This record gives sequence, structure tokens and C-alpha cells, in this order.
Amino acid sequence: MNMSASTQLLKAQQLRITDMRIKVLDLFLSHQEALSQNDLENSLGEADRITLYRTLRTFEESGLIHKAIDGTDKQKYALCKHTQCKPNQHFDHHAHFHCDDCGKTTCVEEIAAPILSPPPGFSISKTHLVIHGTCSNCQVAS
Amino acid sequence: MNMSASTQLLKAQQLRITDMRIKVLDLFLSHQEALSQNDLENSLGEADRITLYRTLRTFEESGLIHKAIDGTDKQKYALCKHTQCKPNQHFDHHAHFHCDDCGKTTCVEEIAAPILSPPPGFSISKTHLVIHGTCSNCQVAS
DNA sequence: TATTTTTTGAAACATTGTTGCAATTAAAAC
DNA sequence: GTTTTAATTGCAACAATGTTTCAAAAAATA
Repeated sequence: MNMSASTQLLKAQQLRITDMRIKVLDLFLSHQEALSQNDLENSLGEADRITLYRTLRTFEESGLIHKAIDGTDKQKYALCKHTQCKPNQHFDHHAHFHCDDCGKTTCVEEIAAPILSPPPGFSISKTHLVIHGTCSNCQVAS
Repeated sequence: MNMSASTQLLKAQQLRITDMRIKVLDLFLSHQEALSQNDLENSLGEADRITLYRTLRTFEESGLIHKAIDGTDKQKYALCKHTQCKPNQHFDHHAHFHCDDCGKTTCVEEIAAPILSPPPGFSISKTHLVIHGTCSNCQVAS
């Protein structure tokens, strides 16, 4: 029996294999851009909103996905490079690009968030770099 | 008759002087950190939620305040250096610091968001730099 | 002070975040 | 392949936030 990619990922994180988790993970695997809870709900049909919410939290805690901060008021998530991220310990230092046109947010692995020296008295745990602009898709369209 | 700082600011932006606007602007003037709609509601007492919401939108459009992106799902706003920002044209390039401990978000004028060259096909309108960590206040406390 | 234009406040509704709990299901044990 | 055990789900319920419409109230102007 060959396991799907999503099943394998779940196994590797020692998470129970459930329908919702497979469906959600499949969606992340098949999408380039970061997905919001709403995006996922739309794709999933009539899945339970609360279960989805908890699934996302579980995935984030296990290091499967990370928040893609893009300056909007909607939380979006993207797949982690799962080889690096561990439970409660993320290693996603790349920038996120948010298109003002289509609203999609994507990871930009090529650009890293800068490493800063904290001002006196402060300590820094993580820096995020958010880029706003127009993506190549929308650039062409206009 | 001497005009208050908030009245002057409103006048300069050609906004009508109303109670709500003065109160909200006074709050921004007297706080270091960025304020969320909820923060403001708490300080304002029983002000109308919808009016506050619209006041913030108006202020942002006129260039009085800007969104302080901090990676949380709550929108927060901070005063602009009003000499630079104009309606629909912001010049706030500084980083924002978010304290994981107390949750406060502050502008870090000393640190600027990096200027990046866009990947082929993309265009960049603005970059945001968000710093997470512990502020000097909370550092001492722990 | 009267007129005009903007702003406010209420009602109403959608979306999102969040918890508690009983029913269900997955994994482990037998 | 059942049974047991432990985690997950789905529902109810609630709080916070975002957003529009429209008549009433207030601010600026004449």
C-alpha cells in the first residue's frame, strides 16, 4: 500500500490520520500561495469550521505550516519546508509577498528577513519581512 | 483661542473637527504604542463602535495614522510623522516591534525596512519589517 | 441664522476566533 | 478482528471585528 504525501507528512509528525487533516494538507500541497481559513473552507465544501480551525492550529504547532504574515487582517498559512521545522520551533525566515491586486500571498524563499541586533534592553525572537506590490500574474493582466 | 494639537492636525488635513476625532487623536498623541480598535474602545468609554471604525479609516486615508503590521490578527494603528505622510500616500518605512509578552506594538524609527529589487515580473510598492521579541519593559519584569 | 454637506449612531448582517462537552473515530492492545 | 483507550470531531454558544445602509444630528459655509 502506497501512502499519499499527506499521510506520510502526518505520520512523520505523529499526528493521527483523519479525513480533515488529509484534505487540508492536500490543499496546501497543491497550492503555491498561502491559504486563509476562508480559502480552505471554500475548497473543502461543507467541512466543519471549528474542526478546520483546530486542524490549522495543530498543524502550526507541529511545524507543518506557518503563518504567512502579510499585513492583512486575515491569518494565512503556508506549508513549511518540513525538513527544518519542528513542533513549536519554526525555521521559516523567508519573506512573504502580498499582491495588492489579487490579494494572494506567497512565500519568497530567495529573500530572507534581515538579522538585526536588538536595541539595548530588547531581545529579538524573530523578524518578518512583508513585501507588498503586484505579482507577475497581475502585472501581465493589467 | 489656542487650538489643541489634535485640532490643529485635523485642520491641517482639512477634516471636520468632531468630538470623536479629537478624542481618538488625543489618544494616539498620548500613547507610544500602536493602538487597536479595541484599545481605543476601552479608553473611550461608551463611544460608538462604528463611528470609531470609520474614524480610523478616515485617519488612515488622510495620512494621519498608519497600520502597524505586527503579525497578529488585530489591526493596530500608530500616528504618522505627519509632516511626511499625505492622503493615500504614506512614508512610514520604519520597522514595527511586537512584544510577545505584553502584546504591545511600537514603531522603531531607527530601523528601516530594506529596499529590495523586485524579482522579474513583480513590482514592489512597500516593504514591512516586523520584529518579534521582548521589549525592555517586559525584559526587566521577568 | 439659514443652508449645505459631512458625520454620526442605530440596525443589521457576515466573518473570524474561541471554548466546553458529548459523540465519534483512530490507534493500540488483546 | 474485536475491544479498549485516547484523541478528534461536530455542535452549541459566545465574543470580537468588519462592513453597509439610512435617517438624524452636527459642522462648516454663506
